[in-house]
Amino acid sequence: MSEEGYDHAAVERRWQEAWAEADAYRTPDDAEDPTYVLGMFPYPSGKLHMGHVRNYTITDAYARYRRMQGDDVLHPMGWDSFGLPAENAAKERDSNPRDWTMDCIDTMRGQMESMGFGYDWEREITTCEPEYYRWNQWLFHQFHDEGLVERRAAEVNWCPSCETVLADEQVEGEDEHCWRCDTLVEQRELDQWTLGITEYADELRSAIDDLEGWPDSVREMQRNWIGKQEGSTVEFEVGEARSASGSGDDEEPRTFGPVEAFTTRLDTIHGATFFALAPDHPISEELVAEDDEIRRFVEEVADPDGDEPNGIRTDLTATNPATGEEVPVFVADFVLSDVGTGALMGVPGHDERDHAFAERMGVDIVPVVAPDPEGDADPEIPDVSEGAYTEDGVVVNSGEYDGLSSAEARESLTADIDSAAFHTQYRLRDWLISRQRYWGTPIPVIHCDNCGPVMVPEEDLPVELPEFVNTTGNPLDAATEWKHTTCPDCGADAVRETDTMDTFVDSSWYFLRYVSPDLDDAPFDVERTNDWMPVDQYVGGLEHAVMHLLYARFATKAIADMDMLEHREPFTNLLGQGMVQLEGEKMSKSKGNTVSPQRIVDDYGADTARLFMMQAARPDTAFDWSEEGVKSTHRFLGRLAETVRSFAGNDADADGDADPAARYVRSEVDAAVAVATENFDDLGFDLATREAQQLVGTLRSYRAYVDEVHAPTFERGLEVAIELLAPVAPHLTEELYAELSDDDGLLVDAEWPTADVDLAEVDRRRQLVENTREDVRNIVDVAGIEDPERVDVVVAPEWMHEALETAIDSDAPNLVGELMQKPEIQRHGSAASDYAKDLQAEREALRPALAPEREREALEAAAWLVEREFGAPVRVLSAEEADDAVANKAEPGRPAIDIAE
RNA sequence: GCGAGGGUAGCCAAGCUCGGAAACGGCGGCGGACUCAAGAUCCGCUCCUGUAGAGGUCCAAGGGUUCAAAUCCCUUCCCUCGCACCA
Repeated sequence: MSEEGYDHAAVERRWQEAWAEADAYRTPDDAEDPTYVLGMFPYPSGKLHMGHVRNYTITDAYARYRRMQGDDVLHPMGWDSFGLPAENAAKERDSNPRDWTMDCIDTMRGQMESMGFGYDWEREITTCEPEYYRWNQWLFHQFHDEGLVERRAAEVNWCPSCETVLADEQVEGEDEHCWRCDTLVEQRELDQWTLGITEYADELRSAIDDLEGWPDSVREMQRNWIGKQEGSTVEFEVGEARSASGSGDDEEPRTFGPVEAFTTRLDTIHGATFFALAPDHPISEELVAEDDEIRRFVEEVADPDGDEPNGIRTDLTATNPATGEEVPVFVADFVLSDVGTGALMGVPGHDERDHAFAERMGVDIVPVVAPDPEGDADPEIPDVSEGAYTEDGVVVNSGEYDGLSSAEARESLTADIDSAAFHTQYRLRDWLISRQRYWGTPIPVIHCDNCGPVMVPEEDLPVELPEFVNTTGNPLDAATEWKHTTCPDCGADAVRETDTMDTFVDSSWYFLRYVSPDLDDAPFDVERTNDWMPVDQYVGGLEHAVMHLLYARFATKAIADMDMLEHREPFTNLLGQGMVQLEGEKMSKSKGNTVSPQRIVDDYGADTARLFMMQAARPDTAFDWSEEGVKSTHRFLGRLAETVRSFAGNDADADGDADPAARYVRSEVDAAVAVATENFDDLGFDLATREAQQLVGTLRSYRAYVDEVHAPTFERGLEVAIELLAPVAPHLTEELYAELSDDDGLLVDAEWPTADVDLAEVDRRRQLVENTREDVRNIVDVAGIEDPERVDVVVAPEWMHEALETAIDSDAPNLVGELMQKPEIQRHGSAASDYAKDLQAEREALRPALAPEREREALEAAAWLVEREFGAPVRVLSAEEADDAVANKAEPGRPAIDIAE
């Protein structure tokens, strides 16, 4: 530890205790619409990692900032504590998921406390406890009553490693692997429970437009996932060809009746020259049973994942309802039973894939849409022999529809064809929530031979998990005593549902539970929740861009429709925090490139870790962990401590003058407040903290320059620096606040500083000072001045400021003329007309300068910086006080400089 | 293929919403002050040239709009993410 350091361990422990003692983060139940700041609650995996630290530092800093701004703040934390890893860990250790989970929670809660995260722990929720998950069951009940719960036999995604099914959202990549363990997912046919998220597909999609506080990427991903498509359904009569009674017997040709297809391009129906069925379409299955060739195709050739569109021609034909023609029917592997209706009309002229298929199968390719012609020319029928024309255009070869635009044709055809109807289709599937695992919320259903599946009555909830049994398969199946029960309806022997709920059910509404975590007759207090929701600022990783965030939106809407909530969206502003990387790579255990937060806290303290992370980059971008950067941040905190302590110790009775240098410090203090506040408001912690750090640098430079600081100025500067850093580095600032301030209160409760300055003015002032200093350096350097004896800085005369102002406001065509009409300008003769010409030349680029007296003040206040640097006295002069030869070079915003050697 | 977001000096990274000064900050490098010395701290420099504050070239590449472009528009290339035989 260097001399400038401080005992972070002692400081941090002291204030963590003080905050706990003072209940500093408690949000009372009677708070009125507190600012709700929330980080996605963690899965208790054992230890906090850097991603957690970044996530929760962001919410904590923002919550602290809002609190200092005078808001009531709700900033809770909990545990997303059901899930497979606990089960696996329990098996490995021959323990049980509950004990393992609770241990992890204790560890992580301790680590969060040591990071100084200010949570209202009285609102802590733990989803694996019956007090929480009973409300999952209760909500399942309500969803059921609303008709949003279904049990259906479904082809489902099965992860052989996790031994459970997965929702579509949990299957990733082209190879379809499990989101959790990367194992390739298989298909199985199982009876499963689903929630009716598709009923909300339209609203979930359209409401995205209004989520202006969300990142575009997430909004777009959700739109993609929901996958809305507008088109028409249309029926084709399918049967054995009328003309195909080759054997000469008199049997009537077999018919399969109308088969529905979905298309977005009904305008191309006159070009539909084939019809295709999915291999598992009911008709295909019938054909498989009776035709070996088709069976061989379906079982051996069909490859839905391959690049080639494969198919086999059947003896059937389909009647194109627009043309009345019979077109061949294929079973084809690119037709998917879960897309559209599992059957499609093939239009090779206008669809790439249909085109490729038609070429392979020797089907006719007929163009029926032509590009929009220029002007009144006739449409030119495109050549589709080599490739499809896939754009909209004008309809041709389509009888009475010729000449219509694609859009008009879709309208007319949908109206005219009896079996056609407009239809909107979504890619979104119902949410499959059954999991064949132990460590989750038991689905509150009893299966009775007489009554079928029966809901467990509300008064019998919760259905609690039985003791864990270490077994291969589903432990709930092995819990025979728990499993066997009686039917709530008829009293007969019955068995419990042994599936548990997807853990995303837990997290789809947990933000509501924080409002009233202990309520035992409802999941949440309706009235208070209406006041407190929605979450004002939600922060988390974007791996949940679709899953959690979509489920939460759905749950919110569904609950709103049960008249329990007046809000239809849960999260007003969403921030997706960026990754913490090491040398450009994502930290991960498997790569072994992790940095342990615990070690950083031990070595440097929580404040250093927090400040380093916040200052390194904007919160939504990835950044590289750098030990050098951490050290530099740690040294900064040491300097801050030293600066405050030496002032509180000795300098407090300093009686330095309120001289121009002190004035400079004061204006920098105000500037820091204005800039940092603006940045905190929109989560720009990087810029806000840099501003505060820069202020500390200014204070130190000032202290080093003057013999004695102007105590009131310096004290205010220190106080402001401490306050601006308080949200990010709460412990040390709290300690220093106590040492500096007479206030007995805590810094967490202190008021955010204010400053009456205009940001544009701040910019102008800083620019002026910086440019002037640079100019002096330039001159000294370029002119090779060894040892300057005196530096004169001459400000422009008042009339020039006037001229500039006039020029900026003026829209007169002849600016020189207008300026020279003003006597107070004109009387400066050729100097005036020269300047007027300059202004004219640059008139579009003119920008306002500080007012003349403000300019002079700013330069006088900053003169010490130049004196310090060059060891020469600096005079700030008015134009009148200076030599004309020098003064003539001055312009507003750019003083003349004269250096004597 | 479709969609979204990006490409800024040696590296990381602001700025782009609202066009107006080679473009914040950090790291690294160089010089200086302090010091016996090192560390820490402080002051500068860090695209090229420079004779008093200048000139040149610059924000992936190329074009355009504008008095003025890192910022707005178009095209191309590259990166990241999401979706994808989607009917």
